[in-house]
Amino acid sequence: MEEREEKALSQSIEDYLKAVYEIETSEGKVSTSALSEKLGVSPASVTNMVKKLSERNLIAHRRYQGVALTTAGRKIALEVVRHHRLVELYLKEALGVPWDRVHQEAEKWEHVLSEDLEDRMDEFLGYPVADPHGSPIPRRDGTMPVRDCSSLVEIEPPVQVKVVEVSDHDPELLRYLGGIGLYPETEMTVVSREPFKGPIVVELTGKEYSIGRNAAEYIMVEKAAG
Amino acid sequence: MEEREEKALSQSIEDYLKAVYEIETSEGKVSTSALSEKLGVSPASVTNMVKKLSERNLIAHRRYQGVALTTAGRKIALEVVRHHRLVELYLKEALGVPWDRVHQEAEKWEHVLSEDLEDRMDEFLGYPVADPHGSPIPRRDGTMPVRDCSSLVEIEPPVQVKVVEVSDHDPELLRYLGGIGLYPETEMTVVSREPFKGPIVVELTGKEYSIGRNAAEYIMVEKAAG
DNA sequence: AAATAAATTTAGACACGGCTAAAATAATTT
DNA sequence: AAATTATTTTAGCCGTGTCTAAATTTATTT
Repeated sequence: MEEREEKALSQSIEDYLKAVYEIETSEGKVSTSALSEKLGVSPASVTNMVKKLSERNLIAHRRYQGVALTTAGRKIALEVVRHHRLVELYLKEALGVPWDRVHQEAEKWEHVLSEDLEDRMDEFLGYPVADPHGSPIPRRDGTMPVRDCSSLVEIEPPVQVKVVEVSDHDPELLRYLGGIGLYPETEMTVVSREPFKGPIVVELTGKEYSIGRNAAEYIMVEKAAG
Repeated sequence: MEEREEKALSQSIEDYLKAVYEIETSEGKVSTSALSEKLGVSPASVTNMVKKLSERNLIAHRRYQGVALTTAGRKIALEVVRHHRLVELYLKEALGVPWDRVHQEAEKWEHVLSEDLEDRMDEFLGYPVADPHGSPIPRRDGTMPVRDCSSLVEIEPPVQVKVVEVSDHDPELLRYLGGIGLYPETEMTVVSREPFKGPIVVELTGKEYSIGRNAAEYIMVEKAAG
């Protein structure tokens, strides 16, 4: 008598679960205020929704402590993230949308993508493993490709590196990086790291560029030919 | 001091306006019950929403009489229809979705398509004038291509005709017609129309097929080479 | 350790878009 | 013309997801 109906989750719920997943990934702990910030709603609204999600066993909540995905919640979050990242890549590859705009569009598309279309896009794209910013695309089975990379700010120059991922949170940054030809898979040399929180100097396509620490935080690289 | 903000309309509102447009087109008059039927909500809910839409000047409403789009409402309805039909064709052409399934997917996509992506799809498709079922795609300026066609049931055999449009309301019918190779643009001969509301017999690709009056109602044709 | 500040939760309200049951109006029979 | 039936509207309710203001808990100063 197992009831395994496909629950149709609201867009809001999907957004919350994705946000929890993303904060969990980048910060470890997921506070009410972090969610409030990320989702652009008041802290009180977050508490409210958190209560509902935790009644549905999608997240675990300890009062005043914070929140964590359950197995069921993580599964859904990863599906949404998969949709998001597949759509981002699809928009770029199939429709030529510039990489600083795909995120915004995908925020809407991720909620209306059927499994059938997900599969068609996946096939069209040749079963990709990363989106246009280099973020890994969760697999259909809910697993994540594992990678070994570190932030550009942690790199000891001089050394040759390959760009793995660039945060998509700031379109302005993406336009700048695109302008100098810095994308995932780009190889470059880390020339120096200026003292007193100065910029990181990198060399690519024969030119040198200074990248501020802020920006460098958001650029993940791995040792080249490693 | 003209305020021309892009109002973000809810999905519900878009659905109502589209439904009014479609019923207006096919029936002329738009009753509460027709909307209720088409949208799958109770008549009371329709009345409720109608009040809101008419306060917003998107439709005109005369109590107990019915509803009609205003100019502003028609503009929005046509934008939604344009999105819907462009998406239908895009899904078929770019992702190979069979024509009996594009409608269902487009119902969701139509609400999340940005103007930028609309333009990109339009370009990809070569500025098409009709969707996979032959329904005309409204132009960007809100005008509709005009056509001259009639229902298959009204045709006096024998005569050579070209299929213009097939109603997308029943996936089952679409699968059947696809199975016998009957699509928009297909040319065929209307062989006979059997008496006593009997079927219409047509000939295409060398074979004869009997098409019931019901189904034939939903097939629009024009005289071949006309 | 007490006082202050910051984060979180509770309480109560609201807009949206749906519902049912009952009342009002229009259309159709008899 | 009166009675019946069908359609539409009103009235009142509910769930979702948001908000603000006030209360509570935790963290940080002094």
